[in-house]
Amino acid sequence: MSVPDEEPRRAQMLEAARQVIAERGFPGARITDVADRAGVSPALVIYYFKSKDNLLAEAMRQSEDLWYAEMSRRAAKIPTAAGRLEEVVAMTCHVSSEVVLEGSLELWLDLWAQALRDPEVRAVREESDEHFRETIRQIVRDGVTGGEFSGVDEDDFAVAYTALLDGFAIQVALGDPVVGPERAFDVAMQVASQQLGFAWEPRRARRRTSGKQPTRVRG
Amino acid sequence: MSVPDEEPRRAQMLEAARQVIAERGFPGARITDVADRAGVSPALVIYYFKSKDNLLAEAMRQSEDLWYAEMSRRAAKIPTAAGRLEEVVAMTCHVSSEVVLEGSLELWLDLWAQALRDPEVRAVREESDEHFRETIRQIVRDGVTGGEFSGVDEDDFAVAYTALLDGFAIQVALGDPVVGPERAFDVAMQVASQQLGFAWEPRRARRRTSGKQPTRVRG
DNA sequence: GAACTTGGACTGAACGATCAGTCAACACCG
DNA sequence: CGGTGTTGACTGATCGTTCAGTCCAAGTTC
Repeated sequence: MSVPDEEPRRAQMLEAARQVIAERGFPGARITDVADRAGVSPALVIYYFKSKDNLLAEAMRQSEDLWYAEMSRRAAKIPTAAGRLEEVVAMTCHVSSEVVLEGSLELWLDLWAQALRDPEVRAVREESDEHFRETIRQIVRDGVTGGEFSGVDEDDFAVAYTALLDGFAIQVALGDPVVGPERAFDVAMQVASQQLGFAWEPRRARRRTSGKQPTRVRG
Repeated sequence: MSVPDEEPRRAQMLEAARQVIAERGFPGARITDVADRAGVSPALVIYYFKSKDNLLAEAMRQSEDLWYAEMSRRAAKIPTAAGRLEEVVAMTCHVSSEVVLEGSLELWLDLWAQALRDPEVRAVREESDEHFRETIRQIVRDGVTGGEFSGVDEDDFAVAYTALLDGFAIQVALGDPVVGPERAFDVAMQVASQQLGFAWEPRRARRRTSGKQPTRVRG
């Protein structure tokens, strides 16, 4: 799993690779770029990872792991299930940003496209998506148990809601002029509150970056 | 727009390019592949389209146009708004397949990933997505006017529902072991019927290709 | 209507750039 | 000294693009 302290070189290169992929895309990432960013020679990169494909696949895996670790870390701090769900949505819609997550959404687009042909990447994607679904599922279970949520099949909800968030992630990552981060966040939370039966009001404290004003929450 | 009858060579090459992209992915598509498939020399491909990037971008545009043309064609045959919506969902979840649509979902993944860096592709994607949203919006408007649907903001619904369908398209395109075409279709229709307030029952006539049994999972 | 010209469609071969991966050598360290 | 880490220089393959030139159908001229 490449613990930074035990394998500093590997970790350093994986992080470099993550950044390069986010910038130039999976197919556009060159070992030279990774080497430059890590401050080493291209040959050393091959020395540690046998091939470019291997390096990139591992970088993808690590990036996903990082993302979910950050998600867990944040969720653990929040007492209510609704709050945890909101945090997940915020992360996915890039409303709250953090350096660790830089380029995560963009990486997803490459992850999906690459998963179509590369079996190793495909495995990472499947695992990652199931992880995401399970996270949602658990939050819903907790919410139902604690009396916050009601009237929903947790499994169907998890499937539908991850799809919804993936869809919003696309829009946000691509900087869609109609569906910006704020709009995506609001609509996603609106759907969740309605489906799960909890109260939620958009807080206008957040500054919007793009997207239309959400017109009147439905009656 | 490259009408087949007026510009047979261009159209032939664009179709070849579409197939090659679907097979090898956008970055993996080589002009040699396109030339071979079209039965011409690589040089001729460059002769018609100035560059590879240009060819591929136009192929993407044409593919999207084809998809929406097919969608309109089908929708026009269906009298009820609920039926039209169901048809759109069926197309997106690949429940009903047609030769014309072969590889469309896979192409979307490449479209999104490529849109991150290529401005021309980005424009295609934005236009295409707005087109999709407008289609949904119009169906909802019709449904509300005709008394089929009620209690929904058409704009918010369109934004959310296209995101949902995009998300399902990913799962289906990647052959997710948990979320297959049938499951995606059922859940998507369930969400729609609930949000729009119309009756819908899963018909078990459709044959499933993958994915778990949709009703009653995990006891 | 024969001879000649024009221009578009088309090709094979070659060029040149780009990269992933190799290798022999070297430095450092226990 | 031997092994681990590191490098610069090189190689081999891939591919987009260019180019010189062929082919042929449709004018044009006398």
